[in-house]
Amino acid sequence: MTAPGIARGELVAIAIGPALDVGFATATGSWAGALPEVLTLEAECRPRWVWWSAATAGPLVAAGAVLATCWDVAAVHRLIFGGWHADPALVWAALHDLPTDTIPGLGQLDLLAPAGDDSGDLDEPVRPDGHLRAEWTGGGWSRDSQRLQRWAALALRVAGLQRGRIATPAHAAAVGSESGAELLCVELAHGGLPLDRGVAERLITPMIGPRPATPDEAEAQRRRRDELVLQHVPGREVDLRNPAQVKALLVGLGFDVPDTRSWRLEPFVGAHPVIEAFLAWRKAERIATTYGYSWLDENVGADGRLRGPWTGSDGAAGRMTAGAGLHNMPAELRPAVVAEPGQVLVRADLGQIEPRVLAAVSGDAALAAATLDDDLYAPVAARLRVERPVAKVAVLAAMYGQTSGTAGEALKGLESAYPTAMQYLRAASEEGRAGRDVRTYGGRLVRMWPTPAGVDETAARSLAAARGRFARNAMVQGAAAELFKAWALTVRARSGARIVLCLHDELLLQAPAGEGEEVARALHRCLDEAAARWFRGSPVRFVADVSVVSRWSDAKG
DNA sequence: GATTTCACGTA
DNA sequence: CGTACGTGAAATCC
Repeated sequence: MTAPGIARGELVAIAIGPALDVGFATATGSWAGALPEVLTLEAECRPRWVWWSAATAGPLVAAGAVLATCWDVAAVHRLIFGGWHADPALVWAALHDLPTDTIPGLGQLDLLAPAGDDSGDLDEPVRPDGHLRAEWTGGGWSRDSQRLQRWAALALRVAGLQRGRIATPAHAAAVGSESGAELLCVELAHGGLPLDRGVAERLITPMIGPRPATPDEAEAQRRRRDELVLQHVPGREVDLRNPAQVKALLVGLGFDVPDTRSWRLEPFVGAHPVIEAFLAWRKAERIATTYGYSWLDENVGADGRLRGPWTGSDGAAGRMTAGAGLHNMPAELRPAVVAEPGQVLVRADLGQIEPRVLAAVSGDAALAAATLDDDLYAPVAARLRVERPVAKVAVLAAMYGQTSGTAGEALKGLESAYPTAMQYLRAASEEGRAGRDVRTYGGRLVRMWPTPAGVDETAARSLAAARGRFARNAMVQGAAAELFKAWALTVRARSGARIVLCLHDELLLQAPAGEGEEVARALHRCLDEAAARWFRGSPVRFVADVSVVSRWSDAKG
């Protein structure tokens, strides 16, 4: 069978084997093909690609494919059922209401299992007991062309079952964003972030010294850094890398500190010269160990791109995460993120995203009215009759579940001014406290954890409180992540620029130098479009701050 | 050798 | 008694 007439947006499932042979499946049949056929179909028909996980997209992205839309079975599973694990056996079991503890495994662990894989037809992926066969899920799906087609057809069937679990239009939209985010992650991991290695090294050198040529030289540098601190406490043998020893030293000097965290030591700067020297040492040590020459060597390619692994949704509220320091690079190193020759960087971040999202998902008309202002906290402060900083702290405290601190009076003001939003937060918190799972606006199930049996009442109370804060925060942070993904994917679809970094509420794109301003305008348009699709008819206004620069650090924010 | 603790960077 | 993540060094647990 060759490619039949495929409609735009029609579900077409694919599975790709180790030799990059492709099994295709649609509702009407399956066929064997190769990677170029995927590119052709994309160009001619633009189907919605279905796959078990974004790993399938790897070879396609590497081959230069830019695919418009997809249905990522694993991503949709994480959305509907929560948690992080989303391998085919688990996805299948969840959709068929089968117990997960009877999922067959491969190898020794399964020796004791009854009704093993040997029963029935090995070429049939579904076992008599309803589970997927371990021989298939363990890699047997790619054994030959027939199986690839079968595996693709199974993914298509699973996508259909998942579709049946979609409860609202918002959930349906999230299915698209979550799937697309996984594809974007593959592209981000492949493309990398432009980073000027020379600039990075020139930033690092003054902090930790020149690149050591030998291990001995590295050791000598370490000792020199240590000596800058130890000279203030002559005669003391202290391993600065051992917090317990540092604490003992400080206690011996009369500083009664419970731990050696920087923010705890900061008040004592000036009381003893060793404090300031140690804090400076900590900063340098962080650069040396985590963001030093070895970090550059291991993560920056010969093409000057910093590459790390990306995940489309973390285990909690569903934000995107990245490794290799992409999400926690110290601000001091940001000047090294530079547009390549003939290109510019376009940076955009969502302004006050969490309170705006709260206004939308809670349906609080008064808070929604406040979002019409560029600065949401200004009308909130006016309404509460407090200074702006007080209003801001109060709103953040309400969203994060803070109970200590000085936000008390203003919090009461929020209760009467924005009762619907506050009730939404309280309801989430109560669900969490009770140990009940919560579901975000986009339909992500956020699982709670039980209080272990046998803990005393104090511990149980603090666990419940922690769950309450977690649930309350997840409802806001999770919905914000959903809007952010919708925005990023709209930008990906509408703008010619390439996304090089996603940072929770911030997008960084690289575009040809002459197109920067057009991309900047597109970012604003895409936000309106994404927000309208994310929450149809919501009166809430979202705003983005956009700048066209050549280095990341030149953008304000 | 794997897991936990401490610490700190980002949002 | 704000949340989440990733990372690395040392301590701790097998």
